[in-house]
Amino acid sequence: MSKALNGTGFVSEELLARVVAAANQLGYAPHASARSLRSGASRILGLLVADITNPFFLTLVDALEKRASEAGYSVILCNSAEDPERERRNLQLLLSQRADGMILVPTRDSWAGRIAALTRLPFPAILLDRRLDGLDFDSVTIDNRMAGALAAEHLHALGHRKVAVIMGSPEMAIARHRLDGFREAFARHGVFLEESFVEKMAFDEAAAFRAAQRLIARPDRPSAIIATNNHLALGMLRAVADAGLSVPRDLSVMAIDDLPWFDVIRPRVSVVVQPSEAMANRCMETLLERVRSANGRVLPVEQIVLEPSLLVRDSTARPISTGAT
Amino acid sequence: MSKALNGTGFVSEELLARVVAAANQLGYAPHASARSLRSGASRILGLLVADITNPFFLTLVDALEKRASEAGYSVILCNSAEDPERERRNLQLLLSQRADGMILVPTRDSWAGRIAALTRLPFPAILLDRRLDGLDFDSVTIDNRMAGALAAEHLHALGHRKVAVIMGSPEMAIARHRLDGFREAFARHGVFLEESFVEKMAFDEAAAFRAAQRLIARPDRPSAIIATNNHLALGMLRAVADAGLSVPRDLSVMAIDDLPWFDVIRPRVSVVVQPSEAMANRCMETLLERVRSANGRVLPVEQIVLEPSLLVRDSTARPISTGAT
DNA sequence: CTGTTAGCGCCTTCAA
DNA sequence: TTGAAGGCGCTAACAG
Repeated sequence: MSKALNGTGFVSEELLARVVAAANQLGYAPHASARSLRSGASRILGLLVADITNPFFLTLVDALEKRASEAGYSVILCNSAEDPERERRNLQLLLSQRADGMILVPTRDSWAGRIAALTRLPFPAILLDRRLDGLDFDSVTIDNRMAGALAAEHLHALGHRKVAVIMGSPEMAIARHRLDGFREAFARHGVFLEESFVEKMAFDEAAAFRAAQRLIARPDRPSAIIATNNHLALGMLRAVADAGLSVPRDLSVMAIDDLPWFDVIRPRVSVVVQPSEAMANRCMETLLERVRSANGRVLPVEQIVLEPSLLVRDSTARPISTGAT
Repeated sequence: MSKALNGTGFVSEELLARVVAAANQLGYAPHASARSLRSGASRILGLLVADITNPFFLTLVDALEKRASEAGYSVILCNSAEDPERERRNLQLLLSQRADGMILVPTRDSWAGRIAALTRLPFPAILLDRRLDGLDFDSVTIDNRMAGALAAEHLHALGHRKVAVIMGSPEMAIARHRLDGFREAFARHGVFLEESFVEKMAFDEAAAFRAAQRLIARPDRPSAIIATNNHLALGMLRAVADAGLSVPRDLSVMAIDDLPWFDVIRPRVSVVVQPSEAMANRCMETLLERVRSANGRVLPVEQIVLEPSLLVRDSTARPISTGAT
């Protein structure tokens, strides 16, 4: 009897005991599908992540899953592996499962009609880490300009004037903002970035590797290189190691995004850290608020922006000769 | 009309077209719960992982999720974070969701009645990576003795005779088997492991760090150290780096389990690799076989054991002086 | 306080 | 070839 198990309605001690005993005896577990069909709520949250093998996203997923289960929701984890087609299918799946809400880290390449499909969602959704143009959803992101600026201020303070950036396409808002912040911070000190030091087409580790090799081989080698995300940092570090350069004596390096092994290797890598735990918490908090007040989107859209921070370790130091400009 | 959408039964062109059009128009998505209630199959697979932040498990999860979605199943990912209580709750969840099958990487500490609960499962389940005593389930594991032996053969061939092992408790089958394999391989060459060189109580990175420090500080320092999993490798590497030792000149190190950054750092770390992709594939294959032939457990139990392999990089070399014994 | 009932959306069966 | 009906397990509403 549902009243007994769910604690709704009034049931005598004795009956309750009998029901519970029988339930245990039979190994009874409530049928979630039937419940969902009847009640209209699935108590399932969708987690649609662009790439779960990215350690940064994994940290988010881990924290998100924890929070969700604490709140009594289960999570269907969908990994798009940066493939738009998989993302589309995964969205369809969550639609079918009648998820109560969704957290979306969108893929970089989008499919036709994505915005349209997202605006018509029958459940609340929130964007995490990456915002989408033309979609005024709740979102939790970091201040990417500030991330760039933090790195720039640190390098400038050390005396670096010839600095290089390894990044993906400036078409991507995140990369662009990080570069802008970096550039602007230097500019505020009267230092202007040499454009040929900005490697803009590093879309993956291999490309970052080649970009770093090019930078290292230049006669006017920069005194510091920054990689704008953890994938690119991997390629950069490999190139630096291959070249036999001594860090930070010959070259300072740093990255945006921390990685668990950045303080295991020597020299330990200086980074700009994203507050992943806080991002996950705020994100889940906000989503659950929407889910619980399921009376449509009466609440105003929230665009939560958190602040990254600088973590100085050993891979950055004063350049040997603070040459011209 | 279900016949039209599902392609069952016979429907005229024209009606079909009308139905499809209407479905698109309305943004119709079949209600998975209703379908599941009616058909008894949820097309959901449970993935109950001991610790998703372990990169090795993450690789498995990634491959499993891919395979499942290719086969038309969605995955509910449950992370136990090595907490037995969370594992118990997650199992309950999958029971409620009426999963069609489950892949289980069990936590190390188990809860009372776990074996009993697992034997009564109403759906097929398969163990991955870790087997459970007293449970004759299908399983996919690696030959852990062989993993130890591969490392031992490599170190012995290089001339190492005084080697140390950093491992968790020998109560855990995996750690014990790896040690056994390691010990036996050396023994076959007439070399017997010094027992005080076997650090057996390293349960986490911090403990491995201290264990490595102890080994390094000994006057009769070993010429090689092996860590039996990736967590422990982290602690070991940190201790070695802190001590300012030059690897592999002063000390050879290696690990069981590869990590994506083991070939980024210098020296690159020699390892024994587990065939994670193959493990995931065989695992999903076997489970789906069971799920599809849902006529109970008529198929014989399969215990699939895959072979690890040796990946020699730069962290192991001949010891400087091949001293006595 | 306790037992009964209707109906959630789907699919299978049967009738037209 | 098409329409109608029943029932999967649950919960909310209502009757005893």
